[in-house]
Amino acid sequence: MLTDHIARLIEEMLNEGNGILELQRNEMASRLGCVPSQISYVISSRFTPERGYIIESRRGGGGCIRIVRKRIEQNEYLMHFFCAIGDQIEENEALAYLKNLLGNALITEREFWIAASAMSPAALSDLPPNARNTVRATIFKQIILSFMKNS
Amino acid sequence: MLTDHIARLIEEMLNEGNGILELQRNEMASRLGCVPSQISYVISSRFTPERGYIIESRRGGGGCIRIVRKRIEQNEYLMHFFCAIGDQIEENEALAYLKNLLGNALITEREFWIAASAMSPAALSDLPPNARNTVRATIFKQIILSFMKNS
DNA sequence: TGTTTTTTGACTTTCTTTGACTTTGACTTT
DNA sequence: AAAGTCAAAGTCAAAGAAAGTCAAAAAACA
Repeated sequence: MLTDHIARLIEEMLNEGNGILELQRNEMASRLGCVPSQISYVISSRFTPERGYIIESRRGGGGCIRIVRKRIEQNEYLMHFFCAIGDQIEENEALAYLKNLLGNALITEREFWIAASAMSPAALSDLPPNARNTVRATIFKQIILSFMKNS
Repeated sequence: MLTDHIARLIEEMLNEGNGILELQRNEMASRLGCVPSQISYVISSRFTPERGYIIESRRGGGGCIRIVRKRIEQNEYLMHFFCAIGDQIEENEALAYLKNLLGNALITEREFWIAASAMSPAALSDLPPNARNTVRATIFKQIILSFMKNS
């Protein structure tokens, strides 16, 4: 059945995108050789909020449909980061991680800056330089945990 | 999409100019290879008063469009908090401040938790107890600054 | 067979792009 | 000063590009 095929495809794409996916309805429909409203049907029948998906969309030129799979998948991704942080972390590395999260839409720009400022040299200036990377790592882990709890 | 690109560009220019920007519509349009009214469209659809922008313009020779991002009120409020934080702060007090900001819708719930986690005992556990309140105060001030910059 | 799910397509709504035309202001000329 | 010129920005409507809706027909299922 077409519906199942499309649903599977979307699932795969979600996997590749760490639980986040933006697609163009018309483009996808013509790629699969079906009518655009079929895509709408699949999304509205399978990717519902009750099943843990969030749907957003924009009409008009350049419009698209955005599907976000909540919780499990996202937290796995965050856990990956959590584990990647050792006992210490440099500011640059922390920023790179945050940018990754921002790029994957797991955090907002404001959240990015809040986290970045909490780990900035200015925020840790009271500490002796050799302690900063350690404290930064601890703070970062806590922040990531808060992302997970509130995802 | 052109619209988004232009909007992003304007945002950046606003950031560089501390929330104030003067641009020339025709000049910008020809630089981006679009019709001038596209610029008007972006401004009227994205940089509205509801979203906190003030638009002024002047026609005729040497005319221009002036965009001001107003964050004055909120920033004054935040500045009040900033000044209220001394050299040290207890976790409870910090949480109370944050709850106030949350209650006044200056921050989201997620943002509340991010900030709270960055200043939590767990985040500062590497530090000797007598240093925690000092570092917490410094971190908090940086976080409040980030609220101001991104309000 | 009756009910639920899928498939399709016509029509609607929203957002973007473009261009023709209007208004305004500064500067120049009479 | 008054009138004219030109260089901006403003306005508006048409065309285009998506996604949304809904109901009828078809298929699958129980």
